[in-house]
Amino acid sequence: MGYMAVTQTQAPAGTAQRILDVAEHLVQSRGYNGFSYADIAGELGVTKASLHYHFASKAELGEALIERYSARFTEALERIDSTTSGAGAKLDAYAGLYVDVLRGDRMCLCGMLAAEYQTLPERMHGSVIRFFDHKLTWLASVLADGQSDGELSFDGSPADAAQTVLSALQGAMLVARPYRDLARFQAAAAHTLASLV
Amino acid sequence: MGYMAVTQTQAPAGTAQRILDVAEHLVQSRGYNGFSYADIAGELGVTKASLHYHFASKAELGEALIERYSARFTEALERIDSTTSGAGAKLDAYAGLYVDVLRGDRMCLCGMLAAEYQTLPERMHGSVIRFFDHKLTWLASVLADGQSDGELSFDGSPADAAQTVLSALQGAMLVARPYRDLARFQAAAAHTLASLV
DNA sequence: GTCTATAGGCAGATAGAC
DNA sequence: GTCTATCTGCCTATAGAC
Repeated sequence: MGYMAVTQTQAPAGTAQRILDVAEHLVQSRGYNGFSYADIAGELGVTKASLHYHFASKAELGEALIERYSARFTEALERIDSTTSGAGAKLDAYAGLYVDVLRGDRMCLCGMLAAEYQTLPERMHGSVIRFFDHKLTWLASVLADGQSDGELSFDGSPADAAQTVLSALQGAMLVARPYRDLARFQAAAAHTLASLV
Repeated sequence: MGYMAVTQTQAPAGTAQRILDVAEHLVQSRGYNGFSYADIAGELGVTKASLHYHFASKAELGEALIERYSARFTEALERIDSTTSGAGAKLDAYAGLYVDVLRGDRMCLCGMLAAEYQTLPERMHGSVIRFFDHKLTWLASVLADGQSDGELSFDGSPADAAQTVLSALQGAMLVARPYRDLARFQAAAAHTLASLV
């Protein structure tokens, strides 16, 4: 269950979408520097040249990847806002998004790209930053609401607390993955969120 | 200042050590899949063939890198144990280790390798896991001491809290680096450690 | 221990037929 | 849109002279 829209598409996708699907999975599991057009072509049963028709360069593909992922993530946050009430419940749902990601042996797309940041094509930099900015804005807003209505209590600004939550969840995914241990992620996530109550 | 032994060597190093120095910096900033023997050779003013004399394969170099980094990290933890008293102070000193790393625009070596884990040569896997295990053991011990003498107070086991701290710090480095913003790391680190008091 | 030279493979990318 | 064919460049790694 959960909020699968962050990890999957739903419709009978066109070629460009199927390329993005495979590439997204590859980046999340192997990193941007850890896959090639040949990997995608092999998986899809087409040639590398065909991929270049849809995405002229790997950098262009990388940008499209972040754009689509961010849009899907935005939808997931809107769904949380419209179906969940209470700051604690929203934060739990947010962490649940990453549980789904980790279950597929993946890292958050932008968490992975953050690790490789210094080697990424420059045109991808802004998109990665914007992804994090958006998540931080949403978290800070949830945290501020929770603080003002007394449900949450924490030191420092909501922005600082948002940075703490985002970091903790990204780090929990990073460390849990080599161990292939979802429980590690859940323990760290629960512990972090509990510290805000 | 801080505990520079985690980020630098001190002696007039031999060739193998100088190779490791350059390679370590490259992995921490660009990742294992983001550098080549040519990068090291260029930096050192030697040929790629010469590097293969010291480290026959890139996988062997990778293993040696983790081994040396782990040993240096172990020394840093022993120095903390012998010069610092109190769980809170030890945790602060531990976070300080990573401040030094981040200052050089680097990620923790094994944090970076954790991101790339699925693409690493298999012989490097065990070394990465052992690195994290060792850090988790040390943290759990510090946390247990702090809990039993009343300095710290947290829910769950010391092992779970250790997982939370390790994850939070690795994630804080991961996210702070694209922003090139040390303050982000420090805010998240301070917030996480404060939640244990 | 370091060099020159090179092997063999894979990367991202393009031209042009269909 | 997808193909075949190919280019250029970089990668890890090795052989063998010095």
